[in-house]
Amino acid sequence: MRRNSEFDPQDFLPYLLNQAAEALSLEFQRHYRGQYGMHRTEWRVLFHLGCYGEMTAKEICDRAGIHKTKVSRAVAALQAKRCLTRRELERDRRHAVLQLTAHGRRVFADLSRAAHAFDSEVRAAMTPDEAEVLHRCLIRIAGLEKTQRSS
Amino acid sequence: MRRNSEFDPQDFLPYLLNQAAEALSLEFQRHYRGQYGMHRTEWRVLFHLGCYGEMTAKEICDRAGIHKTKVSRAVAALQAKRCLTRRELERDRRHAVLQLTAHGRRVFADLSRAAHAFDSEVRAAMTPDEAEVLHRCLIRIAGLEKTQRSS
DNA sequence: AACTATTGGTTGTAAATGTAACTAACAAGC
DNA sequence: GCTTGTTAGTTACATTTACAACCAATAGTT
Repeated sequence: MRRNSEFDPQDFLPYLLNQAAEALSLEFQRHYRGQYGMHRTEWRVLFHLGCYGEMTAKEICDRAGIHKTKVSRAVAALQAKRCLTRRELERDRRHAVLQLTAHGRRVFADLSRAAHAFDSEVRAAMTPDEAEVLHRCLIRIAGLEKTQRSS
Repeated sequence: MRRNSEFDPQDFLPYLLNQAAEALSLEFQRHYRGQYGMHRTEWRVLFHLGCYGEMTAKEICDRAGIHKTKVSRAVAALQAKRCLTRRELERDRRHAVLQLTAHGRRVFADLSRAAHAFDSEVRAAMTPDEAEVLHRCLIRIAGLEKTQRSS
């Protein structure tokens, strides 16, 4: 099979990044999916609530960069799984603060442990220096820092 | 908002990687989507054919790690857009070799140029050293190298 | 040749997602 | 108070996707 072109897909960052992200996501999926029947967005919402404490759906959207319809459905699913409860604010009944139930916290603790282990396993494939550079670059690319790119 | 937990989502590699990949993919999408009405898988298939020359659907699946149903539909879509043709092999009529049409090659050339420019723009946000480390780590994580991780 | 297994590829269907339209609560101007 | 605008969140619908079943061609076995 001959090469045809000026550049290899593997040198194209969006492509490579996507491959790497898919590989990790698929592998970690079996934890939250296999044991708790969650999908990605549910896990992410749970994760945020677990890490940062109670917050409103809007805050999760902004913080995680997930669209509000996805969050809405994930919240409904987590509620059905008895992982979280919603508490309406008296001062503004549009908002509902989401908080994990005892069960939700247990699930989070379990998955969080698995996530930690998984993270370490991945990091073991690189030197501390590499891990540091990788982290810095990804934060920059994801636009999670202050000095954002132009477009 | 208080922190609750041992670790921050942004320190969890699958999460961070996903954020970064999403950010780039979404941004580059407007090229193939806006101008040519393609979606991600179509663009990827076109990209592979453009970079590596004609090959069978199976090869694209293996090489790109995309499921065969997705490739099958992407190929059908690209065919409808007159970007590629299929040629059945006489020696084994299960296989069909896919090749870009003249039109397909023009589209590829255009998008390839855009991809290159986009890639440079992203790389401009880091030093050459960082880019090199990033590339190496991603290849490793994506499992695209020979010395694969265990699981 | 006949029987089974495997492989490349497609299709049917149910679940997931994106987009836009919508509801309900609040806020601001008049 | 009433009208207009905005915001948090949900719902409806159309598009994508995943998963499994499927088909047709070939390979292997007897």
